[in-house]
Amino acid sequence: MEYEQLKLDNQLCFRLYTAARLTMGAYHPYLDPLGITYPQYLVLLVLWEQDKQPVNDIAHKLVLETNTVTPLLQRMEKAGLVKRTKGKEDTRQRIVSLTKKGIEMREQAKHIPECLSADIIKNEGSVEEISQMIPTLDKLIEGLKQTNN
Amino acid sequence: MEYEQLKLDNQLCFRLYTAARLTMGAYHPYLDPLGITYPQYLVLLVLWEQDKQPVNDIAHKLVLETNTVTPLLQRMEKAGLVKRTKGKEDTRQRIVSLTKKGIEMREQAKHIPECLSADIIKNEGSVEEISQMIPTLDKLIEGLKQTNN
DNA sequence: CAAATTTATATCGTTCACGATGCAAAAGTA
DNA sequence: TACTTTTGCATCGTGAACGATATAAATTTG
Repeated sequence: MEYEQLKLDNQLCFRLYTAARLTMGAYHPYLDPLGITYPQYLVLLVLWEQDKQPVNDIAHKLVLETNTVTPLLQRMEKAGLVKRTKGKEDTRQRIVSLTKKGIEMREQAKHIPECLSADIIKNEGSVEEISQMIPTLDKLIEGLKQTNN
Repeated sequence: MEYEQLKLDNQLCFRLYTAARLTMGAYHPYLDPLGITYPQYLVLLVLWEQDKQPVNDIAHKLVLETNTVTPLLQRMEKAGLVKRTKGKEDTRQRIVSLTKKGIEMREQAKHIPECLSADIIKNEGSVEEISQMIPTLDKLIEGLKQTNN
């Protein structure tokens, strides 16, 4: 079969792409009540670990371009979740910090990871098997960071 | 640590999301010369397997909503890759078929899967390890299809 | 120190992704 | 057959992603 490789079933990327979209979809029931999207949730995760970071650091941790993160942060500022202030030493930088609302949302989001785990277990079964993918995904991601340069 | 679970490193979804984006990025060098995007490439994969399918079938195979696929197909029609004709038995349907250009692109795309494998091997190492994720991803995807209903 | 380069962020245009809604055709029902 | 419901697709609005480009500040270089 000359075109065997072009069959959809043989495509790893298609599976990653689909799994990522569906997983994001599984966050919807928990993020909608908070009024945030999944990428916004990721930004909050970063800021909850360490508040007051420049745009670049956030983008780097999320493996996103700043031209994706900037509008994301602007929407989050509009929603009252973060503040963006000019950097003191380097005035080119925009330091992103959590507002009271952003800080308080951490408490409301506390149980989201376990809720998601429960949802996945319910319909899929094995958390162990899924967890085994993590080191492989990390290697793949590190390799692809090189490829995409 | 009360908020341990909220650390980014513990998030499976973030890895899927990042791996999917970076893998799509790895297709760029091969899809750009053909003038198509990754989702458009997926549509072509589906049509190369079987030509002349209604919008619904394509959307279902790609696990996408029709309101994502319809504009995608409209752009592909504009680019001269597919034709969209009214269904004969069911006139609500739009049957999507490949144009000459769409058919011929299969030949040009023939080596993309092996090129991508090569790229991944180069910077990551083990195709075996990555291939092992496939059955797990399939189970995850099937489970999430249930969850997201 | 002045000029060239790099860096941090922002803006713009295009393409997804998807919830909500609309609409006409088909199918089911009274 | 008339009415209701379902189905297949399209449209609209919003929020990502990201390449290309812009701009100002910092850094490097001559």
